[in-house]
Amino acid sequence: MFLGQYHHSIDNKGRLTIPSKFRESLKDGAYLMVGFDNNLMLFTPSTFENMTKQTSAISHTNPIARELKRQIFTTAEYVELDKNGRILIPQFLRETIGLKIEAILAGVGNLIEIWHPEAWQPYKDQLKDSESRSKRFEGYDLTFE
Amino acid sequence: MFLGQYHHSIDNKGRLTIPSKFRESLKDGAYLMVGFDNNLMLFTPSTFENMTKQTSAISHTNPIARELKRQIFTTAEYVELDKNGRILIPQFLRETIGLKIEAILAGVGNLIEIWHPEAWQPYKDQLKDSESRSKRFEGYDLTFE
DNA sequence: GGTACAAAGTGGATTAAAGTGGGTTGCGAT
DNA sequence: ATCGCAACCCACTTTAATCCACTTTGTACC
Repeated sequence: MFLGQYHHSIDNKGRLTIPSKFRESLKDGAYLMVGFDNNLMLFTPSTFENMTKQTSAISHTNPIARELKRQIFTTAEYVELDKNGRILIPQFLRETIGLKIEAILAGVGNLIEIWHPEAWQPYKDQLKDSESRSKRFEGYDLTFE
Repeated sequence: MFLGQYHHSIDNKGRLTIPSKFRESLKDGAYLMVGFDNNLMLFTPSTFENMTKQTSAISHTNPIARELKRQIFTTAEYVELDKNGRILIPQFLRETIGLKIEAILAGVGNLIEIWHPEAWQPYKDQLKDSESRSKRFEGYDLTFE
């Protein structure tokens, strides 16, 4: 399970160090994909393959299915960690969310999110605003057994 | 699995470099045919054969089925990679989708799509507009197990 | 508390591979 | 016979992968 948030730098080749606590889970590589909030998502191979299995099975004669497949597969990439625990983020993915010299790595349970620091800032601010937190999630069921 | 998107050039002989990450899967050649959205589709031999098997099984008494069969079989071509990982796109296929000096190669799971850059542009634009991307997926159940 | 050690995070140099362009030859078609 | 196209060969440029080295931070141990 991926937990916590990290602020790391990106070098001029586009390499990003993965926090050492995340590395064991990604030793067989990882899948990078464009997220839904101007961020990237990083998955373990098995999580990604579970997600795409259903998608691949849909008929290609269905226009909506074609769109969906493109949105998922063409925005994804397989990456591996180098000897120092870094991944190379392909240029088109960096450009998509405007990543330059630094990034936020956020552990979100079974995925890792990669953010531009400026785009992440609102979430950090929200944390300090306990009033917004107290009401925002009212609609979701969360029980502690 | 084919992932990601690439912008490659087409030389004046009609040759297109296949991204190196795709080459291993196509070392026994590939099948090229006209797609459903003003693009071309490129398949591994086994994927193509699976598809044609299904197609052949459809009754020939249905007019739409006959059209589908014609589109698939009459526009398909077998191609092989040269020593530098390029395929020669037959002229009539280039003309069909207006390919000239550059093309987008898009990995869509078990097939590769080849697009005219202008026709692909809407997909790139959508990608940077996270609001539209977020909405597009809202109705679709995507859980990460 | 201070020192030694290990590991995490970062940067850069070197080497290999990817992507591109063109020339020459051989075959088939007209 | 000749024209055109495809196959093969080779050469160049740019980019990515590999390897190595440094700095900083945390940890363990005296």
